[in-house]
Parts: sequence; C-alpha cells; structure tokens
Amino acid sequence: MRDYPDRMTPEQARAFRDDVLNIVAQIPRGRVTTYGFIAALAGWPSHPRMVGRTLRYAPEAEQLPCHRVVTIVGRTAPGWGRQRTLLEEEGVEFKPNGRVDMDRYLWTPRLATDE
DNA sequence: AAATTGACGGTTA
DNA sequence: GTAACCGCCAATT
Repeated sequence: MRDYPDRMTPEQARAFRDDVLNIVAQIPRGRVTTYGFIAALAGWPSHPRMVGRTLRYAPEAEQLPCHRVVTIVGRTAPGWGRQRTLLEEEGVEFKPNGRVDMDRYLWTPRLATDE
C-alpha cells in the first residue's frame, strides 16, 4: 500500500515512461483506453497526469497510437483536433457531445473478456 | 520556497 | 445528462 507523499525516483520515472509507451503500443486499432488505466498498469495508480506528460513530451510517442488514449469520460486531448479524425478513421464513434462512446470502444489491457 | 499549471479522476450538486 | 469542485503529482514560474 502506497502512502502519500509518493515521489518518484529517477529510476522509477524511467521505468514508468517505458511501461507507458509499451502499453500504448498495445492498444488495438479501433479501440481506446484511458490515462488512469495506463498509470495503474504501470504501477502508479495516482499518476494519470504523468501519462499525458509522457505522451506529450516523449519523442517515442510519435510512432505510437497515442491518439487512442482519452480520458475516462471519453474526452480527447485539448488542442489536438486531429485526434478525433484519427479515431473516426478507425471506426471509433463519437457521441453528439463530442466524446468517445466509451461503452463501446473502451479497451482494458489484458483484463477484458473481449480481447 | 510558494504558487501555478496540466494530453487527469472521482464525487457531488 | 452537465458543471463545479476537490484531490493528486511532477514540472515550471
């Protein structure tokens, strides 16, 4: 059980970054997952924001399907309108309020029954 | 050192 | 269903 404060050592930060990139690389085409799930899978349940930071700044993210990462309510990244286009090209549908239909497209890595 | 910021999550109203 | 808060943590100002 991890207690706050919960600072990350540089080694842990490196491992975290690698895990995040590795998980994102596994998101299937036409599906999405969330920052929170990725952070939890990497072993840091309270660091969803660091997932976003990693994807925003890590050069490796350029070649990964980071457009398949959205918030838990299906919101796409602010200031990145192209993300919606990329997802729609894969068949991911959006609700009228501009959010991904999470009930149909959320993918939970290696835990879901529908893999 | 203190306050602010952000590709977030959860609870409450 | 939406909106407003609050909590969270590393980086930045």
